Amino acid sequence: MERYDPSAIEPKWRAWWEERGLHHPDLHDTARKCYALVMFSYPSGDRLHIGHWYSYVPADAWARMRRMQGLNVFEPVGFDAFGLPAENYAIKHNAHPADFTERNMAYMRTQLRDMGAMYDWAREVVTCHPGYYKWTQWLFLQLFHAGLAYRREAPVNWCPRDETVLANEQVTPQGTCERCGTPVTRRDLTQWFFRITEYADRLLEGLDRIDWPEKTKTLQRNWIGRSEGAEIRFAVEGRPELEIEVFTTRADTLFGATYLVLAPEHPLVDRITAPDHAGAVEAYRERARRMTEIERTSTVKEKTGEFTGAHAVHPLTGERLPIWVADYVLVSYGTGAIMGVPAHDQRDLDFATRFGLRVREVIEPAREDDDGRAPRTPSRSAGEDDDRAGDAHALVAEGVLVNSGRYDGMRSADAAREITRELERRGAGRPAVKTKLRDWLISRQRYWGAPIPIVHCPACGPVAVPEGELPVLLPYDVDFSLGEGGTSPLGRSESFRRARCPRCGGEGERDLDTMDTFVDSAWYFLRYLSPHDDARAWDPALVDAWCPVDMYVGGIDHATMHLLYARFTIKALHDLGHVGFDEPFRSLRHQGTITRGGAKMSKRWGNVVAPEEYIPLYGTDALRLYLLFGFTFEQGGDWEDSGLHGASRFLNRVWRVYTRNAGLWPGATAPSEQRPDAREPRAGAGPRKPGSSVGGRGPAGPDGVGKSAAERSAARRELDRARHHAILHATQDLERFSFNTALSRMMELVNAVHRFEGDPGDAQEGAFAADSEDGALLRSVLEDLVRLLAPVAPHLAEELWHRAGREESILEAGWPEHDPRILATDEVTVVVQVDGRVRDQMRIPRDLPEHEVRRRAIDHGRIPALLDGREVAQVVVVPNRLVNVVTSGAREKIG
RNA sequence: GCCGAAGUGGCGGAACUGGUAGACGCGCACGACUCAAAAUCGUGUACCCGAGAGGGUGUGUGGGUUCGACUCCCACCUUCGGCACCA
Repeated sequence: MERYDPSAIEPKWRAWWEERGLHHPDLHDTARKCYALVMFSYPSGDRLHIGHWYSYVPADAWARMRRMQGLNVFEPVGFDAFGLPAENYAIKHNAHPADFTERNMAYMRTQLRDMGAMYDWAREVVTCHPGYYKWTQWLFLQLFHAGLAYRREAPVNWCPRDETVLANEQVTPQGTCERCGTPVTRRDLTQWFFRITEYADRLLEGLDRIDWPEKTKTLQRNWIGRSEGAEIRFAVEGRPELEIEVFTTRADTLFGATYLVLAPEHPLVDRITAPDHAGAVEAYRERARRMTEIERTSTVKEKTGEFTGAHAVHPLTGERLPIWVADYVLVSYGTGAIMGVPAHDQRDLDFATRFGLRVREVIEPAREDDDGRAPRTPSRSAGEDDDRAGDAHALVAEGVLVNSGRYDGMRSADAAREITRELERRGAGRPAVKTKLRDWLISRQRYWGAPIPIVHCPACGPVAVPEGELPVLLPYDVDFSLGEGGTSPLGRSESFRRARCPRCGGEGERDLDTMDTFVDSAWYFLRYLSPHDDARAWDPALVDAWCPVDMYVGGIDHATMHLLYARFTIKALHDLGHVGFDEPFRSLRHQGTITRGGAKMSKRWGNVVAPEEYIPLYGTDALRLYLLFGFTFEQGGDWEDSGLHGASRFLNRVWRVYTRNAGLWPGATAPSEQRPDAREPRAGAGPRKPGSSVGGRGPAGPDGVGKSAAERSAARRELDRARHHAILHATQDLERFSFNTALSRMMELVNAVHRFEGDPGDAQEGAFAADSEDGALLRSVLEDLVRLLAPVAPHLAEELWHRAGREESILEAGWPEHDPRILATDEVTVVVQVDGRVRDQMRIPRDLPEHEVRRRAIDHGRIPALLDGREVAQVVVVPNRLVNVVTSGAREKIG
């Protein structure tokens, strides 16, 4: 029998698909559109390994099933080609990032083609090509004109020796420069931001409307970090013109505030600090300024700070509260100032303990016994907690107020509301909402990115480059190496730097930074639909017809970056009238990680699984099958060569069952013989005559292998049932990305076919005549099987489909449908238990009335004997599944 | 520290809204074919007792709810991931 040889089959069908243009959907046919997207690759130097396949193959399998279900599937591909790794590589190897990137993409394209996915290569997008980044710049300008892009000072990591900006990745965990070991400092540069914070509430709200993993939504919610609370204003003693505004989520603890803290960068620090404290405070601020983010957060344990010498006035009690400066308060969150409530905040307690500040308890734990009404008197005895070892703990939980004047006895939530209301009446506070989310800093002091299309004019300020002058081309010939002073490599190109102001025509300077690559990837899925359009960023009609993306597949590592930025970008574009939808990705799925030897694959560990090593041995289809069957999609797992073996073995089984039954398709010839350009057929693959068996060994009688007519008929019923069972479950499972169980259903079907064929000695070489009842059934079951398998092993499926005499691609063959009538068998097996123990099974008509099931169960088999005269206390009936007879003695027995 | 996910045979992993735990596959054992091996096909395979029929125990640990719990509730242990002074 002809051997299964993937290396002969797979390239042939890929070429055929390409030739027939099967993977280029008509984008104007939008009635049954399906946009299947994967996170595009990053050509940074690492070739695609099996980890990439693990994301792309399942996505493609899903898309293929959708296609066969009759949807018009668009499955594009492209490259996220700008970015730091390419630039670093180029610096290290004295190459150019553009050349390096092109080389990598060329290699990765062949890798991606080997995968046999339905990629529409005609619509490839590459973010580093001027035809693309022109429109990234256009996008920037839309946000700029709408006031959603703005400039302000922000710190960067600065290496004083190399005189250059460092990305976070270039700073070691010790806070030194990765290249020269010099301690990194912070430096403030004026940089561009996108106002993502303005969309915080809408980004939260939108999560409720999309089919994303809960885990991912939670990550985004936490990242946005919305808190409701109050802003409270404190007067500064002796300085009626000054006020310090703090943010708190616990206005109920206001009476417990014993001091205030300003962040070192807070603008009021200079103005309130008493002259005799100015030196110390300034020194403290200087120290904080020099510290990198990493240092500042690595000293988590010990709190530091400095007293300003000034005092604030408590808005309700009029008490004097000392004002401190400390770096445990962040300028970037809230108002950059807090009220210190040591009794009810652990950080404040640590700080107060360190500096000997007062601690005042104002919250008692609520008691359970009174329903809604708080206890009148505090009940905790003094000194109860005095002997606690180690660090003191603050009572952070909500409770009931004490030591809070007329708010005593009130519950936290009510008190917070009442106190805020009172402050508002006095003009000293108001309810407020804060988020952890910061505006999106998009300036990069890097070469390999899209230039920011702005000219800085001494007279007019930052001015947009007119749309007609886009793209602002990234100059090729630039010294982008580190060092040599200055901030951005583009500043070293005189011709790039100099520009006329678009507004006044005067001498200006281009913005020398490039954009964060997340800007490139925030909109690429819009460009896929019209990648060659020079006149506009995208075709609004196409985009509105095809978006949002129906299924997006990629790693969860982008949960709070790419996935958030893309959502923001689309919402902004929606508000500006550029797109008609405001969520980019309707459904989202994350693949797990494939490890090897328990470790994440990386070049450094030398444990990368390279697909091209395995394809010559097992074929692409086996690799696809293993990835889909060997793991749980969202979990991933450890790579095992033996698993690939097993996958290959299954494909061989399918191959053999088909080829030995080739006689079921009279007149069909192997496709290798239909096509003159195909490879030489292997020995033994000659044309078959109708009804003849290839090996001529088995009997080819109308009723198959030596069984009675009744037995054959029962066997047919069983096979048919197995078929419809497999179709139903495999389809459901593929739809919900449960590829491993979908495949197990297909394997069960192959097993059922084997059983149907009977004694392998006889069935070996096609025992069924094409015109027999058995043969007809087997033929149609095998055709359904190969269609189910098509998303997983597309090459093999295509080959077998054509061997069955089909001219069209299996993609056009339609998806098999199950017949519910065949699955709804007239009888069901019901488990019979007595007191929770399985005692018997019985076959009964489906959907028998409950009282009848009950009666039969009690009378059934050994059950009467087991009851042994005991009274039946209860009978539980689970329709079509189980009956449990509970006797009156059961409870006592257990007790 | 906070948030999230997960602990099931020798292994990868199944089990829909509580209803025969271990589907499907890998591995292993035995058998068939073979001079032999590979490949292929068949049978078995959670653990313990038993020749067998059968019985008992089992989904990280300890409790609970239920006729019935991998599934729900409480407490704890372990692993992985995210955030990390966010007031």
